[in-house]
Amino acid sequence: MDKRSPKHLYTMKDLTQRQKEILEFIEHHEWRNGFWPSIREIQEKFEFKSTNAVMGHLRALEKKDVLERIPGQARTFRIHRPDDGDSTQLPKEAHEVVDIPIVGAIAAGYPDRVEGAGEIGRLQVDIGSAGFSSQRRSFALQVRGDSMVDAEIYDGDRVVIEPRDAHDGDIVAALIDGETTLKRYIKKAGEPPYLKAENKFYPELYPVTELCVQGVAKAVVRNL
Amino acid sequence: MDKRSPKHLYTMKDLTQRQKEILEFIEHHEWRNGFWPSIREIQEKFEFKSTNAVMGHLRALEKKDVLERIPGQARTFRIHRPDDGDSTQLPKEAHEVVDIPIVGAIAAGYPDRVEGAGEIGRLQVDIGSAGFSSQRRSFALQVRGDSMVDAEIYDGDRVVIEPRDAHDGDIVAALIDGETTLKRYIKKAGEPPYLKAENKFYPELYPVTELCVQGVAKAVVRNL
DNA sequence: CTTGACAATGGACAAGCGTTCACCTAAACA
DNA sequence: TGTTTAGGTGAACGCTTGTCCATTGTCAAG
Repeated sequence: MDKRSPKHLYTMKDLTQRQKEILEFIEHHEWRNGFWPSIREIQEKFEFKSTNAVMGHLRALEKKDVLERIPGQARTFRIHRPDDGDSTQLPKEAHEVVDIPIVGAIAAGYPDRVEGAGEIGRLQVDIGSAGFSSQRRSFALQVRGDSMVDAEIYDGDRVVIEPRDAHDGDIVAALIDGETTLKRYIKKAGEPPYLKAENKFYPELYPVTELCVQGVAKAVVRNL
Repeated sequence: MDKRSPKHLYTMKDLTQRQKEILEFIEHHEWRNGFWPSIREIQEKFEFKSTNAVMGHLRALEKKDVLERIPGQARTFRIHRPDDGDSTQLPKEAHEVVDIPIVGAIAAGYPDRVEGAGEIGRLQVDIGSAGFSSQRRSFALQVRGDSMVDAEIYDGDRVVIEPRDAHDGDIVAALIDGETTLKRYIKKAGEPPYLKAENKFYPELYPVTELCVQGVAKAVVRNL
């Protein structure tokens, strides 16, 4: 039986440990890849030997109203988040950038992206009507060290990272020795990519194979 | 559906009209529903009578490097948005990020946020890192000139301004000669305050009396 | 002891969905 | 004149994927 207390609008903390893990993986997968996982991908991640194990959890999550799916259709998740802010397995030291409503007076009027395409200042997201946030991708990263001073990025700055594939010349957040640092991503045609520090006193080049590039830096933010 | 806007936000360099429509539908679908469309859903929307019509366009879009997909897998799109390198233009997704108007110059008083008049763009920052206390009234100012290079603020950067009274040592946005510029605010006890440029080649000091201080700079944002 | 949640196995089916082949039209080259 | 590029039809083929069946086991509550 469901023992949700009736005063709770959103109860999502009565999730099982396993269910939380499933939910987090689904969210994380979307966050990283931009699309939702398939049931068999979830199965693989948790090393289930049957897809039905996943199905059970999905059914439970749907019954507990934290998930929604389109029956019969592939990779069509929808997550209802009252936002718990619990432990997400983001990269360490990363402030998650999430669930911040749009400020300003432009909240009204739902922009149809197709039509308003050229008009800047009208393209606003209406989280209210969507009811969920489809992409929580970007996050901010605190810069440590001075390996990027030649790119005018200093110790203590914050960099907005967007997880995606890096191109040549991008500044990327990479995981080196358990710590995320910024480097410039160099990829010449026909050559293996490598990472380079933007500091003349740091001539090191880091081979990319053993690294985990977590995303591309989009902007620097420094408090004054 | 008309297209009065001269330039799209995409790099629709050589995209066909039809290809633009397809791309926009895909983006729009993701934006509305939270997941990507299937090929047959695209087909339906455009009333194609063969899925192969969609396939052709997808192949074209992939070849033109605005799209990416995982072969054989359902609803696994990835859109390469050209918001990498430059731009005062912003990505169309404003998900989960604070949205602050960018103003080039402020004639007098504070920028009129309501209508977006005078806006030359919008800035998206993660709120956690910037710590804007009263984001509702904050605005971003495009930096012109190099009068603040010694404070690591460069031409083209954006500065988030919070309207409030300045204290000694604050960097402020001040109205000089009809244009808003950044200066450091100096106020010693018993002396009248004045403004100072952070550039050793700009030794000027501006008396504060005839100026209008519009707010205090709280953060610098520079796109990479 | 029974009941019911929770968790998982194993196998199988059918619909969803991406992909391909053959073939067609029209415009733009050259 | 042929060739290329963009756009489209029609019909399959087969992998992907969601779904359902029966079955096993644990654990806490009634």
